[in-house]
Amino acid sequence: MNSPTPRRQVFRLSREQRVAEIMSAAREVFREKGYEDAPLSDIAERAKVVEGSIYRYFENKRDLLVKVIEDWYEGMLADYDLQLAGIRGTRNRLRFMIWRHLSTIHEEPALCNLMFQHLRTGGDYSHTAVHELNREYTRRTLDIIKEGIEAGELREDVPLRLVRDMIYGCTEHRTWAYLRGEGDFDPDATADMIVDLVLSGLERRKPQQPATPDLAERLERAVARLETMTGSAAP
Amino acid sequence: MNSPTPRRQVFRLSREQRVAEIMSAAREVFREKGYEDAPLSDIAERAKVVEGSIYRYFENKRDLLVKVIEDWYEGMLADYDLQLAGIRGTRNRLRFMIWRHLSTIHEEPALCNLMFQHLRTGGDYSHTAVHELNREYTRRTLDIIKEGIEAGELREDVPLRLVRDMIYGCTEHRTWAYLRGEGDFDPDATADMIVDLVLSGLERRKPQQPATPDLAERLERAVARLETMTGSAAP
DNA sequence: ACCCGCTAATGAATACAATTCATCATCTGG
DNA sequence: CCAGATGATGAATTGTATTCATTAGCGGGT
Repeated sequence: MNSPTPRRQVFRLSREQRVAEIMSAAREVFREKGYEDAPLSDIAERAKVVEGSIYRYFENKRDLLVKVIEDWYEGMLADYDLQLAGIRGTRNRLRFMIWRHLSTIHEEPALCNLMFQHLRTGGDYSHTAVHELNREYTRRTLDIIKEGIEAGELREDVPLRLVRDMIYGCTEHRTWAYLRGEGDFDPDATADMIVDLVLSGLERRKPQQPATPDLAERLERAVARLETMTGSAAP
Repeated sequence: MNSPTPRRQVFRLSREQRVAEIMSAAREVFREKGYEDAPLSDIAERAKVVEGSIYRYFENKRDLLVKVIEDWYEGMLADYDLQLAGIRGTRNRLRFMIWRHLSTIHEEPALCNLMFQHLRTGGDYSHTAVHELNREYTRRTLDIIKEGIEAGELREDVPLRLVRDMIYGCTEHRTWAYLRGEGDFDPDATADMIVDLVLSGLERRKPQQPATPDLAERLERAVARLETMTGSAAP
C-alpha cells in the first residue's frame, strides 16, 4: 500500500496574481512545446499549482491558450499608433506596417505560430478578442492605402481587402517557409521588397518619359511652327 | 457478467483494397469532422474494420491523414500541365494558376483546411510527399513569371520567391476569411483582381503619354532643316 | 480432401492527457 | 477565537490513441 500523498502547502493568492502566474507559465510552455505537445501538467507544475486548479481560472486548455495569445498580442499592439504617427508618406508608412509584422514574427515565431495555427483556425475565432484586435490592426494598413488614394498617389480602383490579404498573406507565407527552416529572412530587406512589389507590380513600366505632358504640348506646338517656317510638313 | 462479445465475421482483403477502403472512409470522416474531432473509431466503423486494424496499414492517425491528403492532392494535380499547355500569354497563364487554386479551395474547403492547418504546420512537413508536390506545383507559377521576364513583359528585378508567396499567400488569406464565413468569394472575379494587382501594383501609372517617338523624329528633322537654313551646324 | 503454418483481423488491455469533483485548508469578519 | 466562505488540492473519471495476445481464414504440401 502506498502511503497517501502528503497534502502540499496551500498558497492562497489574489485572483489577479494567480491568473498572471498561470498565464506566464502557460506562455512559456506553449512557446517551448506548442499546443498539443504541452501537457497541462507541465503548465501546472511551472505555475506551482495543481492541474485541477487551472480550471478555476480558465474554462479549458484552449481557453487558456486564447487568453495567453490575447494578452501578448494586446501588449504588442499598444504602441503601434505612437510609432506610426511619426512616419510620413504612403510608402514609408506601409513599409513600417509590414516591417513591424515581419519583425514580430522574427522575434516570437512560436507564439505567432500558435496564433496562426490554433487560434485563427478554430471555429470560435470570430468571437475572440484576438480577432477584433487583428481587425483593428489591419484596418490601419487599409487606412494608409486609403490616404494614398486620396493623395492621388495610388490607383483608385484597387480592391482594398485584397490588398490587405496580399500584404499579410505574403508576409505570413514567407513566415511558414522561415519557420520550416527554409533559409532565414531579414525583416528589413523583405519589407523593402514587399512594399516595392505591392506598389509597383510586376509589369515592366514603359520607359519613363522625362517630359511632362505640359512640356510635350509645348514641344508639339513648337515643332509644328518650325515645320511651317521651314515649309516642310511631314509626309 | 457480460457475455463475451461474439467475434464478428472476418473479411480478408488484399492489401490494396483494405488501404483504399480505409483511406476512403478516412477522407469522408476527416472532411466532415476535421482532424481532432474525428475519432479513429468513426473511421474504423465506416471502413468496416476495427480500430486496431488501421494500425496494420498506417503508423498512426497523423500518418493516415497525411496519406489521405497526399492521395487527394496527387490526383488533383495530375491534369494541370495538360490544361496549362493550352493557354498563352503571361497574364492568362498566371490567371489560370490562380483561378485553379481558388477553385480547388472553393470545391474542397475542408480538405484544404486540413492541409493548411495540420500538414503544413507539422514539423515533419518538409519530408512529406505533399511538400514535394507543392513545390512542383508552385514551380510552374515561377516558370510562368520567368517566361514573362524573358519575353520582356515583366521587370527583371522581381524577387521570384516573394512573388510566389504573394500570390499564394493572398489566395490563402482570402480563403481563411471565406472559410470563416466572411462573405463568400467568386474564384473568377477574385482571380481577375489578383492578377491585376500582382501585375500592375498599386501605384497610379503616370498618364501614358500619347507615344512621342514620332514627334521626336519630326523634331530631329525640323532642327536639321533649321540648321541647314541658318547654316549653323552643331559644334 | 485434410492438416499445418502463416498472417490478417480482431477485441480487449494499456497509456495518457483533459476535465470533474468531493474534500480539505486558509482567510475574513464578527 | 470561531464559523462560514472560498481557494486549492489530489484523486477519480472520461475519452482517445495505440499496443498486444489471440483467433480466423487462407493456401501450400501431402
